[in-house]
Amino acid sequence: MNLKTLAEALGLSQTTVSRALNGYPEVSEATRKRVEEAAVRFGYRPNSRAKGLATGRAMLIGQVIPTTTQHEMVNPVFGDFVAGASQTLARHGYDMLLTRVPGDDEGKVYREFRARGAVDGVIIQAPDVRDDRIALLNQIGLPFIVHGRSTGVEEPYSWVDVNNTQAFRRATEFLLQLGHRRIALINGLERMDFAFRRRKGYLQALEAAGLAPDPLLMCTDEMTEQFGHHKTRYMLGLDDPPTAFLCSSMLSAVGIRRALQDLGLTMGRDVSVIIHDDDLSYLRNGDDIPLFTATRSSVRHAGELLADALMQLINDPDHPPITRLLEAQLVVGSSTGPAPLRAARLPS
Amino acid sequence: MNLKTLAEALGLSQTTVSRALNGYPEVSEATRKRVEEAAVRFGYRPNSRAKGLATGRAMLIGQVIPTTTQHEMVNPVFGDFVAGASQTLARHGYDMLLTRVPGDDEGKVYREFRARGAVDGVIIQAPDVRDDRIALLNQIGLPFIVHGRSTGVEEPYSWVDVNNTQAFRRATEFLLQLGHRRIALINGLERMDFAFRRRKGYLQALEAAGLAPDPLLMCTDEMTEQFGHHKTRYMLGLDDPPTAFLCSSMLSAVGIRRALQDLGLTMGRDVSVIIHDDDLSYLRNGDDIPLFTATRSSVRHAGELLADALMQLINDPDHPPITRLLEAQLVVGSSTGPAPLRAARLPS
DNA sequence: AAGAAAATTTAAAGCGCTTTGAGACGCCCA
DNA sequence: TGGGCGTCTCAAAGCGCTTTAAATTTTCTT
Repeated sequence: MNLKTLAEALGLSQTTVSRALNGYPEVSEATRKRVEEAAVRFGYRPNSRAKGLATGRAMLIGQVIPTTTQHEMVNPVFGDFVAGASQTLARHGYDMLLTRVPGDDEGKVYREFRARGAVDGVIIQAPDVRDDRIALLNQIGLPFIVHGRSTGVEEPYSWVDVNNTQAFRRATEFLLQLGHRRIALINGLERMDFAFRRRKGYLQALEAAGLAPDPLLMCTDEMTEQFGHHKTRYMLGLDDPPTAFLCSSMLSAVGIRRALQDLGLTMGRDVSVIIHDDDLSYLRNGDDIPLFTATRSSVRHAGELLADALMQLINDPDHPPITRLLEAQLVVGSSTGPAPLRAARLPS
Repeated sequence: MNLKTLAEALGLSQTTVSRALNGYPEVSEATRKRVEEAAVRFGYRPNSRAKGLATGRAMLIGQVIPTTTQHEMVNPVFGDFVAGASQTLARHGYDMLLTRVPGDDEGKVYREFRARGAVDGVIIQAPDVRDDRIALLNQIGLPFIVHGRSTGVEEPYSWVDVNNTQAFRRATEFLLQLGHRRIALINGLERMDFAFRRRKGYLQALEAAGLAPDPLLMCTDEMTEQFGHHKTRYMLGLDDPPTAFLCSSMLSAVGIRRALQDLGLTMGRDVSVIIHDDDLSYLRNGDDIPLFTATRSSVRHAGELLADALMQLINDPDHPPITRLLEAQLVVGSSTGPAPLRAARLPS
């Protein structure tokens, strides 16, 4: 059933039927009602591609699946983020187009998106420090918004980000107030902007307290469970081990917990842990009382806000960049406590 | 830059240029070379919608984001599955269209997909027992393939699934061989087919061993970390507690581990645990030696196979249904051991 | 060298929709 | 009675591509 046959069935012209269905005022209410009814009865829905060709809109938002180049890992926050964003997009009649790039040729995909008119806008995930995708997208003129920011990029662009620096500064200060002096940082890959900023916050707090950072207590890698486990064991074997861990990911913190329990140590008493909690639906940080003390910010909510902003940008091409900085909550759980008099160490 | 201007720039007709770019044999090699070169030079890419309108293909595969109706949870396997599937789709020139349904009106989306011609095929996730989406899709004639199967659906359809029954039967047998008699099943929601089959495998093994299943040792819910934690504490508080746990999800098993460690119990000695391991990239089950004994099957790989099969179905509409049953490996880790003489119990 | 066959190239129709510019109709008022 | 003005409807062009059917050029055969 297409517009033509529907119009014929109604004894009207295609124009009138199209207008009736798209809410134009030039159609009498009686006609509109009649048309809408028939459309429902015949199960008519306008062909996406024909409509898109005529209107110049794809009603799709592009997103490249974020795989970390090295190990082709899929970020665990991806699912929740997409769920949040696409819920909002759906409300505006948009769907999400997902694509996977062989190699790290993401720029090529964006150029193609533009040339093919495949999407009306793009969401950029996991920006690096000085991410060159931003300049590229500004240049090719495809509406976009970044989930996160990119330190060192001066040109204007739209973004939604968590205040990572502040979150990790506050978390570090909190540990310092509890008397911890040797605080480890288990961070994501520091070429990624969020990790860079978290380290910055951590360093700011140490510096304000007059403490020199110890390179031995800072590490950075893919945020897997195993990474947290390995590094915890390693650090607790140091001559001067940490009494607290600041960890960028819930998943790595599960590894920290495993390492501590392997060693018979109690989290919150022998060793304190603070994590960043993206509030993932399948990896909740406790029900009422959080398991981990955490800087919390829902990535799903970020997806919703970001999608809303992108809709604005697309509907008004001259709209100035939209930026939105979300503050993470510092929620206190049972994984933190006063620094022990004597640091726990690996039995050697 | 569109076909018309490119053709004009080359002094050729649109037809010839189109044919040259699409590899038709009626074009001389010299012309083809010239056209291809110009296309690259001008950065020409055919408009997706125009091409789709002319060919009747969308070059998109639809997928509804699987949110568990109750809590709007995003399945953690989703990310890895999508990564696998879209890699294969990309090789065939397809992208993935993601959409979110308000409510549980998934059927409406498929009808719309079809009526709008929005996608060329569809991937069905997380089938229930007697899932009515299958009949619907067969009826509306949209090519589709199911990730999983649906017990009770008699009509033919294409699917890629892990042999869940066999996997859990073998896992249970393995525990029985180790001397365990009280084996708990921490399962996903049993309206879902995979969970239903896993229970079936578990029950088969018990029956073969002449053991009666104990309802107190079987539970089913969203497979969160907390679910595993709660249930483990609960079951170890029973009068006749289990000595082993069979768990449908790595994430819930992390909760089991936490509960055991809370209680000062050692996994693999006091209590044995076997999990199903989807081999998620951020949640690896150990490097060389698996942490958990597991029935392992890569969901990413399943995504690749499934996408390949869907491509076949789309390219040949008369192709009979494709089915592919994957066997899970039973890999032995350090979470299993002989049944203890005396079951560990919660101190009361 | 002429005619047939093969190799290229082309004009134009069509995919299903939106939208422009114009037409038909009814109504009111001078 | 005729013109002016809303209101409603329509024919047709156009979005950018593919593809059919036909035209043109080149190559081969005798």
